[in-house]
Amino acid sequence: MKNLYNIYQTLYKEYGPQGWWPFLELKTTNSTKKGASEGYHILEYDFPKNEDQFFEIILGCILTQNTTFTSVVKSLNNLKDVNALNKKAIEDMPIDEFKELIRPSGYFNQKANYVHEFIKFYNSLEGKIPTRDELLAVKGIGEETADSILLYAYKMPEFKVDAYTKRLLLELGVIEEKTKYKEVKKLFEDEISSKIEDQEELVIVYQEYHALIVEHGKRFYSKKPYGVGCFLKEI
DNA sequence: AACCAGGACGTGA
DNA sequence: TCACGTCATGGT
Repeated sequence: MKNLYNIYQTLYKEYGPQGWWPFLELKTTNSTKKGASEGYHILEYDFPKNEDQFFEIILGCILTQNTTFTSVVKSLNNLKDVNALNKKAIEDMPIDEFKELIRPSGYFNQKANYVHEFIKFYNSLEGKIPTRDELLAVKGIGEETADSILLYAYKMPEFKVDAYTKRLLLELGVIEEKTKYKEVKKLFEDEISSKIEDQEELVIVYQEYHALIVEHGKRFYSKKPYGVGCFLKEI
């Protein structure tokens, strides 16, 4: 009860493995999870498998800021339709053209610049894995996006906290309204890392846990009053 | 018609 | 540090 690892196990038992990060039109045999895209890869954790998939995650992380992923999928499809779902094509494309393609996911002026900022930063890394602080220094990458990129694109053990996560913990009485992002993140990381020492397994659990919270959040924490019917409150 | 979505930045206190 | 306005499209 109020044990964050317990909550993970309960959600996992209820919803099963989620197969994040979803890719556009990933044709695996087990991408049957219902959702905005069919690109879930249930129980496959060797993603991203190439640089194009890596950048698809990056684009998703930035475009999904304060937006539904179904809107992001429209933008990604627009890019794919003109063979621009990759770093080089975006670099070579006039930014105004890029803005039009990503218009469906909102804030397209800002986000277009954010994507370019990340690409500049990425090129400067020359293959090195960035630190969280280095990512945070890039314009357009805040705490949640940084953790998203590290967890799903770089497969680093960084727990991602989002609006659903805070609403859930607030409803369960674990945190307060004013609890800061880093404190919430630390609650999860301290609890889970104390039970799982293997780093690769830790990444998998962090990836699944966040995805499970989103799945649960969509059902019980998307409209007020939050938490109606949430079975985690019974535990 | 208001409200929210897998947030982040700039500004002024 | 923090509270608040701004960014924008799309679904319910």
